[in-house]
Amino acid sequence: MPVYALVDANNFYVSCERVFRPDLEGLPVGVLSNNDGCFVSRSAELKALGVKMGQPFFETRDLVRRHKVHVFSSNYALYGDMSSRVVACLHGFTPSLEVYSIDESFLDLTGIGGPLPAYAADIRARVKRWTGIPTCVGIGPTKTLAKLANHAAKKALLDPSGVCDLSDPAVRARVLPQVPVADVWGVGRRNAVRLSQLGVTTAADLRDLDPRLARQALTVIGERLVQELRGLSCLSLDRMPSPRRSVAVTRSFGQPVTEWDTMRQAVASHAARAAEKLRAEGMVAEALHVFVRTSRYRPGPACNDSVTVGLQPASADGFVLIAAAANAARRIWRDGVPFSKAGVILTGLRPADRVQADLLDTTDRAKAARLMAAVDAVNSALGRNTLVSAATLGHGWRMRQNNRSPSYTTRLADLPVARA
DNA sequence: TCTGGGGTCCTAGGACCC
DNA sequence: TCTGGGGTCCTAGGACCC
Repeated sequence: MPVYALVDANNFYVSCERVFRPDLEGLPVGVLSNNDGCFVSRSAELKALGVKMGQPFFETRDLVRRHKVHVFSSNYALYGDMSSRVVACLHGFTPSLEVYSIDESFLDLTGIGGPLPAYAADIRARVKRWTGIPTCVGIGPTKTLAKLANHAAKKALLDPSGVCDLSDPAVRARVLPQVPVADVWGVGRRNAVRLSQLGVTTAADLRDLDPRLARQALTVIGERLVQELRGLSCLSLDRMPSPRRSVAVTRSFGQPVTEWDTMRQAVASHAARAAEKLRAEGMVAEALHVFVRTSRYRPGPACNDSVTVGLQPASADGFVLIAAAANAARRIWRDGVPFSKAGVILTGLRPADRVQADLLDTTDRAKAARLMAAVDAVNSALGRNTLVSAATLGHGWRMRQNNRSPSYTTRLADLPVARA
């Protein structure tokens, strides 16, 4: 029987900020989404004050002032770098590891000698010592049970050790009835409502549900969930991430955009960034999707339009994608509408070295590729956006970021200074 | 005034082909 | 009068995840 462990950082973004601000330990701290819109990470102290995941920042201004909450804009360069440090540390514990998200990894611990909880405690201790990041560890014979064990460890359902081992069916029998079905990995809000109509409200109920009924209610995912909760492993460890299928760059605007020129700059900028990501992975895209939309919350007529254009030949050329995105956006642009968000999504991705040549294409593709490589080299050496297409210039749409922390680990100028 | 961003998977339905 | 069946591929939409 396999043994999986899920190592998950505790309120990861907040923990990253605290590594460089140890004075914030024990105080309420939150990290906001792009545009300083919503809370996406909360310290235990902030959760205790009643601030919810995804709650809009503006709703909490009073509370933030009253309780002196420390609020950060998100700093993805920092979180990404801290994440790779955690993963590097975890590699010391198993050769078989799946990086599931920026703050979670599944480890295959099958065949580890000795007691698993002690091993998990070692993992927690070393990650904390080497990176400063606190974690919890859940253990189980399936990924779904390891995930659930992690949930139990975080909520201290059995004990406050930060580790929960659900290998033993007797322990599972004590924990599963305590977990609401909506907290099971893969269930979600909508499915929880459907399941409640079948009388299923806890993880234990779902485990005991007839797999055929689970399939009816939740498709094959539901049937798989039941089996995984029973200890029958259906999901294997994914060590090699499959090649990605899409690249998206979407942003809400700092303020509503009503000028075409501003929208054009935003869409060009998103397209350029998407092309960069594509080139960094050695891929090209066959299709480009652009959308523009008004705010979901603002009263008045809503507008939510999109258009997809094919790219022939498939491309990751910044200038090609900027032109395609701007043309596409022009087709759905409407004068006088207060747009709040726009995005560029690239699909039909394939390796750049396997592009179908186009006999009718007279542009010098090799030359264009050399230009892009030069742009990437300059930006890599001197910082992102050192060299950009003029089409992306203009700041009318840029997002708010009023509380951003320094890039302690990825920018020389922001290196923390130690005084002794 | 102020409400995130980037992904994946599954299914249904239509187009198309033989 | 009476008009097949099976397969693949693609897309849009809906659900989920962090």
